[in-house]
Amino acid sequence: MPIITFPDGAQKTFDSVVSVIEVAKSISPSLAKMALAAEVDGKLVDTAHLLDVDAKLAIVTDQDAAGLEIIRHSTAHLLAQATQMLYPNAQVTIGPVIEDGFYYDFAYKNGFSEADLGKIEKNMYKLVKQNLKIERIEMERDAAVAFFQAKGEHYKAEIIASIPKNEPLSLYQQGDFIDLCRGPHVPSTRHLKAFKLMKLAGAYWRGDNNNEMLQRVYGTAWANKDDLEKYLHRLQEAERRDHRKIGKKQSLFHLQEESPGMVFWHQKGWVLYQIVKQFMRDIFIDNDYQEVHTPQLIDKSLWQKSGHWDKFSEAMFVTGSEHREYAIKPMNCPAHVQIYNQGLKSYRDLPLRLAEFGSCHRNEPSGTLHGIMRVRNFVQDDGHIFCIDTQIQDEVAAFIDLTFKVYQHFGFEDIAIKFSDRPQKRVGSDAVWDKAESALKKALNVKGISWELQAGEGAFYGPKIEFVLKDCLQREWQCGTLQVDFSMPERLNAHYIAKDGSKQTPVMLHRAIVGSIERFVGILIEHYAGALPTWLAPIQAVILNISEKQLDFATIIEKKLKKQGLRVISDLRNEKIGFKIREHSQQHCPYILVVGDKEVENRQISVRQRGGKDLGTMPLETFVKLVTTE
RNA sequence: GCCGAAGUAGCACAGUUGGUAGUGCAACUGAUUUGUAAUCAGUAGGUCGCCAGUUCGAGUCCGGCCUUCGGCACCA
Repeated sequence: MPIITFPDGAQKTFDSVVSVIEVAKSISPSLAKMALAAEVDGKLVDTAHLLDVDAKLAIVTDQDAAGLEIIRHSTAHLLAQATQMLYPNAQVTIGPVIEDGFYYDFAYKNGFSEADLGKIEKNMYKLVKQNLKIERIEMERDAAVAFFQAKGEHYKAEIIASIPKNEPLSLYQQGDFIDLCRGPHVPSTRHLKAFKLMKLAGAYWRGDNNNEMLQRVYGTAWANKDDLEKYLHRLQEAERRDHRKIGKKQSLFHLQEESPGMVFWHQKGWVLYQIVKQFMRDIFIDNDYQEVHTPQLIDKSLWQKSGHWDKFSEAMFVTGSEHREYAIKPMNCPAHVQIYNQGLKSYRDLPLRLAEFGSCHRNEPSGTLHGIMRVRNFVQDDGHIFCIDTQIQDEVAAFIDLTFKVYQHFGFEDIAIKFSDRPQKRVGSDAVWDKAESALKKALNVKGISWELQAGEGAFYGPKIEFVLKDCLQREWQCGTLQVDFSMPERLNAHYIAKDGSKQTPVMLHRAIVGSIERFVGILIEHYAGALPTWLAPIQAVILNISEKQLDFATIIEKKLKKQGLRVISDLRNEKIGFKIREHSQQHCPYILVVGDKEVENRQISVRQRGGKDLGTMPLETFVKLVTTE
């Protein structure tokens, strides 16, 4: 006699064992029709699940987040079924739900092509029309292994074999297709109404690049066609913001074959770059950093001492001269230790903060390059703080505050913090790592900041805190970083004389706020879709004349505004005013200044703000004030 | 690096079964002297990513390489 309690507190008593779908029917036929699954005492189950004891029950429909997830998961199964019907030699592996959709990895020797995606998708919709029942089957582990082995599904068998023996296993069947799955799934294929296969990619079996490569099919799935359309539209919006497109359109930079992963900055892009750099330079000055500059080419032996050669020699560009081997620096820290080491330091000198906009080269694998976001040559707002271990917490706290301040200034609010602890490939003793990790965690906890743990993701010399921004494509970009390093100062013989006269090794904090300026500029471009705020805009205002008669006046105000420090150009071409306004609007110029006969007569300018807002005519001084106080 | 796709004029793209490469915008020249998102006309512009090959003939077909794009792995 199970008593079922619903989310609103209402209760219903049933005479005997009852299934979820029967409970739903007892409430209303339409609810039964919509039911995808149910949450029973906090656990998700199928609609066929039987209830034999008292339980709290909530029917899950496509209106719930859990419902959407089930739809995506079931769509992944549908993809696998449709694929195996067309390509019986393709073996199934895994098909999880991801943000906005799902994927399924197949082991398929012949490989798929984009054309296959269309065929598979068609077949999926065909199976939806057949409204196949999706049923759960329970099986013992060893029986399941044998079952999949017999079907020639070796990957699946391997997955199941790695599951503990006593755990009950569930399989799901729809038509002839059977897959291992925890579930739950939608009751039948008719519930899968809006999906699209998006792209084809390679992916390593079990995420390990020593394993063979599988064929991954990505798809998106939604509760209805409307949501699917909205999602596709969102993707288009993201594409519109692509920094590579905007960079070309606004002539900010370009890349070319002869320098893969290295940026050719055009005048306008370089202005933006320099604004970011100068802003960070001022931040250094205001926060007691000393800006220094160190060589780009440093003898291999130093990289051997620092430990970089062992770990990253393959990713370093090297060059030789007179029988000596040099590496182009991939980072600035060993060089900063060399500056620190000039002259004996006292505890009174600490913390000593060194900063550098040093040009670094890393030979990143070709497949990783991505516009100006992931490059082989970049400059960071790089800094190293040499301090005593008792000073770590204060330094970390001050850095966190500073970082948030900087991000806010650039217009970023959505920031996540991640904490990465010791990786497998590392230098330094466990005792030293214990010390470093706890110092970082303590600083975070004292500030009351929540963070996500990334186990084993630390740098080889120390644990790190990462500051992660989300861009318009919902991709995460790690910008800021702070790393505690007890190892490198020791390896490179850095010392200070302590209060008691003893010789000690300082701790080194590696830190950056915007990180790679190249990447940060890319993020800014996408964040603002090319319409940069006035303080960042390479061109802040453009002067347009109506006709030749105002040439002289236009030239005079251009000079005057430039003298006031504004970044101004004039467009005096013999074109209609509408045409010129259109062009500069498309370039997202913050202000368009129009001068015609009236303006010449009054010695004023007519100001049009980005977005088409007419601010009327005003004297130059008023405009300068407007822009500088914006 | 691995899997898949792509590379044609400054940019965005078309190019059929292999038969001497096109369109739009931009550029240039001329006319027009214009009042808030496209004035008109004309001209010029290409070793079809690179290298080899098949063919009487290759943008198109085969092979290799480079770069880019989407992922995977990587990211000091």
